[in-house]
Formats: sequence, structure tokens, C-alpha cells
Amino acid sequence: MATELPHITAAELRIMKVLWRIGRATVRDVKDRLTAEGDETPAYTTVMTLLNQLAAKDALSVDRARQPFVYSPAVQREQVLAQRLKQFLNTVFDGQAGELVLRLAEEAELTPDDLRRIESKIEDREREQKAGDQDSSGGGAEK
Amino acid sequence: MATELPHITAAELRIMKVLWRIGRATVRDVKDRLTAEGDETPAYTTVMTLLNQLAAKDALSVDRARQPFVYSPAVQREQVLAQRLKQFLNTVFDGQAGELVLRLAEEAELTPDDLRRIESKIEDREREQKAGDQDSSGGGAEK
DNA sequence: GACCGGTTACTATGAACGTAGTAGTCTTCC
DNA sequence: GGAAGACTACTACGTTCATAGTAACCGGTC
Repeated sequence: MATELPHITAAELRIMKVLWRIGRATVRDVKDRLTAEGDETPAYTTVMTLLNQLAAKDALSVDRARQPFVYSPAVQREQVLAQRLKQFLNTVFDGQAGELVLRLAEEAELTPDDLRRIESKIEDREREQKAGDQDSSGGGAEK
Repeated sequence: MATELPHITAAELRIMKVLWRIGRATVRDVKDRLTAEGDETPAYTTVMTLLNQLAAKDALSVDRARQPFVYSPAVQREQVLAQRLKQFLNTVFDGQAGELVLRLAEEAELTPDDLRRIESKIEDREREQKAGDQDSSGGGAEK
């Protein structure tokens, strides 16, 4: 599953996010999107450089048939975010996911709604694990 | 309140983590610790440079009275991690904490035990919020 | 058929980072 | 009090990043 993902820098990630959102785009499309979002106003050539860097590392594919080249994502958002998350978890929280999430909960970054979704996800996982793996450790409720 | 934290780079963070763990240390202490952990074997001078950089930005304080200078943390682990987390959340997950955690849950990084702790933390928060704030029902999240 | 605006290719610059060396200073021990 | 060794201060170097400029190109317009 873990295809060797290229390293994507912060500025490149901003570009990727736009591409993931709108699918396929020209340099101008991306630049306009970034400008519209107000976050920053990079020069046209800066956007192009980033797009080309991403294409060079196979994070994007380029259709050079059309004159304004059309760029589209060649790596999945899911994979990139997962990789990023894992790396962050390891370097900053030493792999302690619990501590990370607890902190989010404390900082009120998690809405009760998020919580509910997470709970159910975990329950699913717990159930699957119980089914596959026969290790019942201490007072568990059989279902 | 949130004192303006200095920016701590990746290499510097490794140093900080050692200091947070052992409290106060000399250059040699830190270097030995890093080497012992096997992760890397930085040169003595590299460790010193990093320690001084951290001291220069007031992330560490230095006791120059003793001859082998003694360094100790001047910023709290909690604050630094929180800052890091918030920044990561914003740049990578656009502030969507729920998505982040969901992903951790999927990747099986969260143990059921973590979950339990998180649940109770959230319940606490929910209760407090309900007591103080009497509204806020968000719109639905549609696919 | 020459020009013009948008586009692409190539190159550049400055900052930050990680790593480490060298030289000089201080301690300590005979 | 002088040598050996540990320690600190200062400086350096190669890399990656973010940002952008310049020049060359291409396709349509008058």
C-alpha cells in the first residue's frame, strides 16, 4: 500500500491541495485559486516552478498536448496526508497518538460530533480486531 | 498566556526532548543521551551548536557559573508541542481536527485505551460547555 | 507576416538548516 | 607552573527551500 511517496514541501503542499480540490488545472487556474483564497499572492512563475517541481517528482502528471499545460494530481491526498501525519506523530509525539489526540481534545479542537465519529470508527476497529484476533484481555464484553 | 514561542527546528527539537526528559544537562550529557538512544551520532560540536542556538532564542537557559555549562529548558514541553500540533493541524489538515484523528483511528495508531481516555476528556468538556454555553448546533456534514 | 499577450524553460538569489571543524581558553593533575 | 585534555566561541560549508526574474516560444490578429 505504501508506495514510495515523494517528499512534498510546505509550499508544494499548498499547491497539491488546490489540485486535489479542483482536479485538473493550468498554472493560471492554480494561481487564481490561491489568490482568491487570499492566503497569499504568489507570482505566476512561482506557481509554475512549484508545479514543475511536483511534476518532476511524479506527484503531478502533466498534459502537454494542450497549450496551457494541464496539471493533475498523481498521488492521492489520502496517502500524502497519512504519510505527513505519521511522520509528525513520530518526530513530535514519539509515536504516542494518544497524547496527540488528548491534546487536541483539551484544546477544544475536537467537536463532540467529531468525537462521535471517532468513537464509532474505533468501535468498528475493536470489533474487527476481536473477531480476527482471539486475545481477550481482561473484562471485555462479549458481543 | 501564550508567550511568543521561538521557532524550534527539527534538529533542535530532538535536543529539547532530551532536556525535557533529564531536566538539566551539559553538552556531553545530551550528546551521550542521543548516542545511547542510537538514533543518531551527532558530533559533540553539533550538539553544542544546537544548544547554543536554542539558548540564543531563549528556549533554554544556561548556567555559565559551572564550568561545563549546564543547560535547562526555558520553555515548556506542553507549549511547544501544542504549538507544533496547531501548526500542523492548520497547514496539513486545514484545521480539521476530526479528520486528523479519524485517520489516526483508521491507521490503528490509537489503542482502545487511548480512546477511553479521550472519551472521558471529551465528556468533561461537553459537560462544561453545556453548562456555560446553551446553544451551537452546527449544520450537517454532507458527503 | 509581424506583433502581442500568454505560456514555458531556464536560471538566480537569499534565507534557513544541519552539520561540523578550528582555534583559543579554562581545569586539573602531577 | 606546565602539559594534557575538556570545553567554548566563532566560523564555514553544502543543501534544501521559497520565491521570482528573464528570455525564448507559440498561436492568434490585423
